[in-house]
Amino acid sequence: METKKVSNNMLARMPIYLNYIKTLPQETKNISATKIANALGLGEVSVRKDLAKVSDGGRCKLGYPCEELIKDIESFLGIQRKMEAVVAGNGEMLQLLLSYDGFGPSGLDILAGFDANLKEESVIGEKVIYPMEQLESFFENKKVLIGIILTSVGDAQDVCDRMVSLGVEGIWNFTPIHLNVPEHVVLQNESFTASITKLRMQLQEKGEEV
Amino acid sequence: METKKVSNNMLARMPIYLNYIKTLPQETKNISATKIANALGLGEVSVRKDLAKVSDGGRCKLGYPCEELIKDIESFLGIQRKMEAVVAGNGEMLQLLLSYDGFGPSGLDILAGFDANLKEESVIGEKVIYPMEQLESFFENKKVLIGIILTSVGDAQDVCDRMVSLGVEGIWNFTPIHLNVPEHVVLQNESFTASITKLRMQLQEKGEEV
DNA sequence: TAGATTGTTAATCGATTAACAATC
DNA sequence: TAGATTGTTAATCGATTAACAATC
Repeated sequence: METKKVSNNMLARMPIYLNYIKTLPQETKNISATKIANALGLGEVSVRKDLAKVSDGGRCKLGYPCEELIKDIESFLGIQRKMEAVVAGNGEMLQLLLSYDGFGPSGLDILAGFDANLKEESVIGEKVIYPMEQLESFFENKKVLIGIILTSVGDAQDVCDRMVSLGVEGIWNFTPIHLNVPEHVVLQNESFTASITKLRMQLQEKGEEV
Repeated sequence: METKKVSNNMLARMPIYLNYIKTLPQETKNISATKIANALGLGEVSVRKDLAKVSDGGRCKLGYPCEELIKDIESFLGIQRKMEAVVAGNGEMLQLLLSYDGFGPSGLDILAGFDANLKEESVIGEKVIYPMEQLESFFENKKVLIGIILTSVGDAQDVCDRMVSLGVEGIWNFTPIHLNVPEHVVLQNESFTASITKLRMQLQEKGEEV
């Protein structure tokens, strides 16, 4: 399957499809875009286009074979190919991504956490959190593809710079500031504030006092 | 300031502006859209339009008075008006939002956490996590506007239903499944998988093996 | 054949970008 | 006046939606 340009919205819909199809009863062999759209309250055409982009298993009258569709979506999401990552953050925040795997397969393989407030190693579940000073030594014998920034606003750029100079190819930024990264590094920003604001605005629209 | 239609991207940019302006040296009294755009690597026109939507303090030749702009953005984001919320989740996941305030003012006032795996109350920082059974009794004497779903995929719809019937007006969903909510309830989905996939795709585009 | 479904092509909608007029 | 900046109006771009042709 070729990599074509896809919208953020489509990316967000994909895992929803995947989870929905997985919850279908075993005896369901095929599923159509129409049925998925109705079940999930989405536009029929959107769903059909999305599926067409990731799978060519669609048959007239039948829809898509569930098994094949699951495989195709998973392959599109690339969750088989692990991406090594480390998280830098403060205290409890760290544990978010250290335990994210519980949600479902994301393809992210979080190797360790780093905490500036920590003086000695600590273990959360199966993951180790190191003091931030050990960031450099940790990278010495490992390839780490992605750095996740969960630090305070003040520490974010510094930690980002260190990770970049240690060779990460991508930065996943959870802080609400702009990070400067070199051209060759991919930056993905996550904005909780934007989500909360969106929620608030929709509440206001329906006349809620917020 | 009237509430106009705004894009998700604009919502995501707002907190970035806010944090940037706050880091300016004290003696900077005015800031222009041009300067912000250059500093943050954004399009000049986008920034100007964004600012025009939230503030009318713009002056030709000068730009915006920093203090006023900060106030206007904060007012747009609504961070003074707290929205009461509870989080339902499993184990460590919960702590994400229980400690989110450290990131910056979000306007979200998280009253408590609820964990299905917990048998008795536990305290994280200043927040209490209760066993999930106590959800109903907790709502008895409190108005809770927003329910945050950080549960496992399997528990999500059930917890969502309970929160809705207890009267929340909005659901902030971190699980990768479609939640059914009544028309009058606002649903905001957060998709980590989509973000990770986007990151992965951009890495692939630049020829990274992922 | 009729009906359900796919996939494609055209139309609509909305957001971003570009061009420009207005102002201090 | 010239220049920096704002704000507005028009053009472009991309995504979603609608309409339709193709297939089993």
